Amino acid sequence: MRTVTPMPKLASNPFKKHQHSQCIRDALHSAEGLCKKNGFRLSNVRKRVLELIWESHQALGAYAILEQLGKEGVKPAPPTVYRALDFLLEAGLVHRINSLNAYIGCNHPKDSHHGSYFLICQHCHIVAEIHDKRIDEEVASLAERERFSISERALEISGTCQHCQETQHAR
Amino acid sequence: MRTVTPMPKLASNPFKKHQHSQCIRDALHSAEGLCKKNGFRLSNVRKRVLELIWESHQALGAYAILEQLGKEGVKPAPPTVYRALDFLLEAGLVHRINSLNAYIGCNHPKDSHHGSYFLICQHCHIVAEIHDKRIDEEVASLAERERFSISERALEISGTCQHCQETQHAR
DNA sequence: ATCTGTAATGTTATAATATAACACTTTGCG
DNA sequence: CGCAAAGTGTTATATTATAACATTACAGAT
Ligand SMILES: [Zn+2]
Ligand SMILES: [Zn+2]
Ligand SMILES: [Zn+2]
Ligand SMILES: [Zn+2]
Repeated sequence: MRTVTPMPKLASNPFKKHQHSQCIRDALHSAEGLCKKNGFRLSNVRKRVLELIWESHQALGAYAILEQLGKEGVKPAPPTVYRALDFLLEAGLVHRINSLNAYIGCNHPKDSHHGSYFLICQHCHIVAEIHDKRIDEEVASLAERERFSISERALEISGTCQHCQETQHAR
Repeated sequence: MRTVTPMPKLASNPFKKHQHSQCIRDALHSAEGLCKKNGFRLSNVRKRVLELIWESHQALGAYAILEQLGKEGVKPAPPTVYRALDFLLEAGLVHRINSLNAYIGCNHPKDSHHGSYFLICQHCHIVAEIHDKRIDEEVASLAERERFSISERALEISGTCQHCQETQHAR
């Protein structure tokens, strides 16, 4: 197919200019691989929802997805989208950004995350998924001190990205 | 005036048995102090909402608050509660738990938080606000590496508290 | 190729959470 | 008191999400 990339998945920084069509291709390709491997069924709806989410690095709401699907044919009812989202969340292909009620594509769907953390620019609305072992460790140690057994964690950091700082969109 | 009080506010661990009426008293008292100091108006509605939120260490939804207010007199419309919540959030007297769409009292409303982090027990639904300088630092350093200017942060850790682990409510 | 059970999707209705817009009331202050 | 600002009431509606049940598509067995 395509040239074999040297680094299997070093996600590009979504705040910086980059060849985004490559993000989309990678995401779709790795989603297909993961589904095949685990016996998940990546149906048309599910795949299309994933594609829509990956069209940008901005988090996309369920009803925005619905809207888009509507423009491409018959507009489905909300459960269709929410079911696709549930599947994608379960499969680890997307993340929900709780502070936005919206969804973004996971940038490393193969790894089982310990923790993934999000930088959310309030100006351009781009969301970057970050992995940070040291935060993982501090969180684990915090939980251990409190004898708390972790099942999920979500760190959402809102602010202004470098690009928006430079272009004075920041106030 | 320094270090006259032994420890002005060492919040008790909400997962452990404790004299909760003391939590409520402390919270209300310190809310009044803070409002007086900053010229905020702690009206009846606002105060009552804060009390309701402090009735337990479980996060309370806006409509649950509404329900409670209804039992105590005339049931107000949603905006009344949301406005009170907005005020309390602004004043730093409560926090919103995004993963639950619900609200809990802040356990140290005087300090300006750098970060506060939440342990959320999925069994007893108690939420504990935690402060951790080392996580603060890691988050700050992460943001610096990415040249990201932080305005808000929310870390929500879900799982099982010690008490619920011991009493086999955990599965 | 047909059958068959499960998974996926369609459909309708409704729940749960949150806000907009405008009217009215209270409060602090000159 | 009289005024302006802040707070609250009221009505309507927006936004996000799920329940319940009918129908269809799909993979594996015969
Ligand atoms: Zn990209
Ligand atoms: Zn930005
Ligand atoms: Zn308590
Ligand atoms: Zn518990």
